[in-house]
Amino acid sequence: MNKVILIDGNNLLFRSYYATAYNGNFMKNSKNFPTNALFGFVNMMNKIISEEQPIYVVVAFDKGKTFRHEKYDWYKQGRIETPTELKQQFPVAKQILTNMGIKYLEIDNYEADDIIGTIAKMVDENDNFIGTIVSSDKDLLQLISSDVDVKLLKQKDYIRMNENTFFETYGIKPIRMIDLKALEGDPSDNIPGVKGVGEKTALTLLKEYDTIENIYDNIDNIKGKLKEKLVNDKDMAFTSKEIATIYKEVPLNITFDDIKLQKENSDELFKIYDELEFYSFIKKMKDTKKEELNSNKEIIIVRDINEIEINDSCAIYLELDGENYHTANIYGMGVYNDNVSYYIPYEILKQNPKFLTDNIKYTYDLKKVITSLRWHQIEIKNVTFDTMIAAYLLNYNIKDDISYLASIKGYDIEFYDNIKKNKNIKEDIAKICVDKARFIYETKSEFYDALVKEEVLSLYNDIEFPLAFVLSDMEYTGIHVDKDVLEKMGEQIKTSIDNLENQIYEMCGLEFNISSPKQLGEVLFEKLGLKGGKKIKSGYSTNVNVLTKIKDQHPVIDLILEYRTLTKIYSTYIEGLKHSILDDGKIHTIYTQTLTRTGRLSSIEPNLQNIPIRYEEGRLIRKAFVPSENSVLVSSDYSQIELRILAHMSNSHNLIEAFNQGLDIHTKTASDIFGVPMSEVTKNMRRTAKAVNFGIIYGISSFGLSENLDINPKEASEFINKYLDTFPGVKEYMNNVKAFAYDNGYVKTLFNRKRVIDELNNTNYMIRQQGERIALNTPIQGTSADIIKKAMINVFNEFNKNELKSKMILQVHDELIIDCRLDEKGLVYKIIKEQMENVCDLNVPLEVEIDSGINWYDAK
DNA sequence: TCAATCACG
DNA sequence: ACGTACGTGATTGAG
Repeated sequence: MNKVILIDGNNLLFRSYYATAYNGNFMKNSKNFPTNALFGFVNMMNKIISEEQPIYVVVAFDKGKTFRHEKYDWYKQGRIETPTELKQQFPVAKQILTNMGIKYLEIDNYEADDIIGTIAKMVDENDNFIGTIVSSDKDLLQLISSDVDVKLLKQKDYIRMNENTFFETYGIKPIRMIDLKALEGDPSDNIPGVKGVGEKTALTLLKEYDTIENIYDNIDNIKGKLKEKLVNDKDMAFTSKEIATIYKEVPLNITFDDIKLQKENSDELFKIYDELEFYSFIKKMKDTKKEELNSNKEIIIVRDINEIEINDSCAIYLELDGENYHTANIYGMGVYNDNVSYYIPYEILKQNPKFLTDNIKYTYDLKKVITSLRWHQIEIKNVTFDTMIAAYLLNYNIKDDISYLASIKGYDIEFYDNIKKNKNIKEDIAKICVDKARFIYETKSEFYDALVKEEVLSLYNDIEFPLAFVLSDMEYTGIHVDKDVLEKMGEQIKTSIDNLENQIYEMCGLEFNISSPKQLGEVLFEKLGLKGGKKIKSGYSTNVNVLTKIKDQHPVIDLILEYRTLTKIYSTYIEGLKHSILDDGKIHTIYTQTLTRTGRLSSIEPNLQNIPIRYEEGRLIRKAFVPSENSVLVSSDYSQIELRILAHMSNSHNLIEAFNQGLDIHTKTASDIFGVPMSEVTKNMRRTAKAVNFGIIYGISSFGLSENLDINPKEASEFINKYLDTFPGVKEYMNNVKAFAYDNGYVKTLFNRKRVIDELNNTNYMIRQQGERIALNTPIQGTSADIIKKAMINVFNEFNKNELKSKMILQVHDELIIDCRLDEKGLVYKIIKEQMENVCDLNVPLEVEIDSGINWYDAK
């Protein structure tokens, strides 16, 4: 039997409003928005849901003039106007219901009673349903039937009235409630009734005559004063009966399916409660989630591979004993779906249980799972959804640890940092693992639906999800690094550093820590008395910019700069990289796929995206990066990809033309902003133009450009204006992007990657400015990221299709590095050029420059 | 743990 | 009257 709960929404709100409104003082939030009715309302809704555990619920509200009473103008007159403070709370109540997953109904010209009456009738007429009405209004008692009862709310608790209890109380049938009202009236509803007849008299009459029609048919049997009263108010009695009768033919056009209780949207509820400052409800929700999580199916710790029996798709979570999954050990795997709740220890996983390849699986951090398993010769296939990637594309704040995201969704799972500190790991790990898998399983469709709603599903399906497999393969393959090369360089550099150190001490007249900006600043600007020291929080700034400006003042500055360069190379790139070489002689970086706000990758442990190149001394480091046997390193980079994207997205005719003609874009820009023919552009003019072009991509400001070029802001401003005059399409585009960002609160790339920019709503002007620069830069940098990611997938697929032994191993934002077998070089060149240049169709050509060498240094 | 610095695109 | 370019990561010294 299916139970339907019918709730009188108006009644609930009114009674909680008046229950807590004393002398105009009532509960408000800190923004002075009244919340008293809502508080009682939410409380009551929660209570009803938990007590009744219903499958079908509907809340009815009054809307507009009441149809069934329209003939009687006086009907509403006695009612006082709804206070503004109560009116304001209605829309919020409806919002709350929607997010609770509860359907509410309001129909023009009908009251809540009528809606409830109509559905009660539906219940009566359907054998599979029973109903319970919730209200404090006795009027509704007339709807009681063999299938419908009423939970009549009292001050503190409630009385449950069904056919029997009603008869026991009143001695008449529930439907005769309308005759009772017709006689005794109802001041609160402004029903007049028969003057001088109260409940007691009315009930006596009805017990004998059943209806008022029958009373008047037999009016002569009644004697004396009572007869007189009845005769006097006969019309009133019949009118009252009509008013008191709840209308049951409201055109609702709904089925029971439409009022099924849906899953609540806890995210939104949290937000609303937070706004209303209903902290107790927030806590309660969290507690409930916690409880649900605790009421877990019993976890089975798998001791034998044959125990594993999984019939459907499932979520998995792999717990490791370290952050770096190339070197970490596996504790085990949590597996969860509606039927199973397994913890599978490493020893069992190691036997490659069938479900790893057969069943459909969902993960959090797919790349970590497949790479880590691969290091342990465990194969996994058929992963179809990854929550981490989905959450990233939906602009969730991901903190790597799944427990952060889970906590946002109301799950309370121990954080990884704490797990490691905990001494009883072995005992807790199974539960934590399964909890995580359960979170993945239970929120999977929610995330999927959000991808659809936010229009990022194709970005997810076509780029990010398949990319995880590509990145995993690149990371696992790794790159050979020659330790001897690093060590020899290291020895030389170490000597130079020692020499510099001594010279610097001597020139400054004391020994100090040159690497300490604090000490260095004091020596330079106080002891040596150099001018131009810029103050920062912790003393003087001593960065390259400052030191370069003052290097004419003292010969030691050059040595300090050299010292800086060399110590950087030594500690980060010699010692640092050496320690990252694993036993296979390779470095295996980890690409963080879900970190940057623009869609770029980043590279950690070690970072292989910032290996020196700009200055020769550092660039030599690249000689240590070498190919496999019989191979070379091939490097292929997009030329001016961001400016080309700008040309495309702004549809700027002049810029597109420049690229179509294959011009050097910086020289062309210089020619335009300095007003000289391209042949007369000097090196310095080109340098300036290059800075302007960068400025445009970064979301230019004249101050920023002036700082970068070391010119005054006015001059910088002139360059910018000249640029925008030359490329009016870019100017218009920039205005459009900013307007879009302010209107929507986010910007998007060509492939619909979205970045929310909260900075635009900041009250601080400076932060808003930063928001604007972000808005201008992100679509360009982000589209570039989209494009190379797509290209990587295509290159990867082509390599596989051609069964190449060559491997794509590195990505540096606009550049791909391939460990290329000599006998495959021709095909590799062909594939990467074709795939990278034709990955998408822009208004300008995409061009790549390819080079190769016996190490990374030479492949340029 | 944070700020400063510098490596890259 | 304000004070900056966009996006990253690793190392160091100092609190």
